[in-house]
Amino acid sequence: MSSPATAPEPVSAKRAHLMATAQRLFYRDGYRVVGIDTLLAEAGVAKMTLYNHFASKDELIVAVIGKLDAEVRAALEAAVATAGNSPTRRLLAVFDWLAVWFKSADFKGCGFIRALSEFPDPEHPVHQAAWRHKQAVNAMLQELVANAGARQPTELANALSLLVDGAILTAHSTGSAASAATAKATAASLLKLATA
Amino acid sequence: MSSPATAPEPVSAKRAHLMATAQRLFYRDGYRVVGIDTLLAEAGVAKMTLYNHFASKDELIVAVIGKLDAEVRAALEAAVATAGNSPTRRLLAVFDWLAVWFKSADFKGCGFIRALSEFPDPEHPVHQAAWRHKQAVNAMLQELVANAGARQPTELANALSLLVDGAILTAHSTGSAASAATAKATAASLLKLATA
DNA sequence: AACAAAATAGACAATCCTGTCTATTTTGTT
DNA sequence: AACAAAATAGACAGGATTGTCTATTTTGTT
Repeated sequence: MSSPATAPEPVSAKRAHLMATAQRLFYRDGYRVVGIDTLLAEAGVAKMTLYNHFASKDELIVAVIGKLDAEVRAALEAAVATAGNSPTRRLLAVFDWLAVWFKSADFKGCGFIRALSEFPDPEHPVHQAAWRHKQAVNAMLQELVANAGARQPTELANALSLLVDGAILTAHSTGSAASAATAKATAASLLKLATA
Repeated sequence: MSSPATAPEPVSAKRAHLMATAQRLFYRDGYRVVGIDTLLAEAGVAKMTLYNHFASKDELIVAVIGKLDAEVRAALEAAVATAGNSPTRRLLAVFDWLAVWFKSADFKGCGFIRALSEFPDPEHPVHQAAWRHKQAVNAMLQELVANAGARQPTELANALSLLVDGAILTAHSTGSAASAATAKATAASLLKLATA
């Protein structure tokens, strides 16, 4: 096997650096408010380099969201993995991970939620890319819930997804990490209820 | 008593029409993406009329969010009022109201969540105005929860707030009203747990 | 060392943005 | 009918926006 079916991607160093800078600025200030000139100046990259790698700013945003998606999922899986073998503890590790994230110095809300808000049109590629991430996280929750032996794993995972999104939103608007604890305690109650 | 301490507000018809149009366009397309020229053309109002009533676009946005806040709270209170006298039913009426909202043709997510996302800086007046609404809704939930005799009303209200925000977010990104039912069922379980 | 690919600077177009200003017309009230 | 307040059209300034183009330089590979 020489190359995978998707994205051979020569992995240009410039392209990677550009995406990393874009990710940082978009997350800090917003996708729409950060112009490409600002972005290019910060990255120290020429404009044509951007447009040789991406057809448009929107395409860059979609790529950045894909990268963020991979990173967030990897971080989540790592957090779950270090939680040991107890299915309950593995599930609740998700909420501990949230708490750590909320307390980080550069926490500025959720890049996917921001994308959904800034591109409210469900047909927009950026909106859809952000939505795919939400679906992936929901699938992870469903697996964790099923492993914990909950009766209606899909329903419970959906409920937990609401708690996760609500907690992120609240942490951002209040500047406090307390919502992680609220969500964790609620999740524990719901899991107990679904396994009792 | 001649006039209240805040906002005598001659209630100019032009001002009201401008705000109503702004509310509609901002909700549909976003606060930043809708320019004042677009807005003025849609409202059929001259630019100087806007700047005679508002110092800046940001101030207009804050005013629109204040109006939306009043409307949403009134709608919520009406929904609760029509639910009768059972404290449980009154609380769960909030989630029924969500379901109706999600199913409405022009549902495009939450204007307050969108404001928090588009103005991520917590010091920004728009961010703060949206946050005040979230606090007000949380206070309403806390009162409903307390009336239902829940043991830790503040904690439960916080958990319900997470469910509400999560449900709105999910309804927007999935285009489905199912999250209202999920949130309602979860809320019912939590309430039962807190009163048993 | 030679050659091709990638990246560069920088100008440029065309458009959109918020906000200001002026001179005129409409509106509402007495 | 008269007069003051409100609203109007429209030009304008000063920037910022995305995206294109060209001519040159750097880079990486054989």
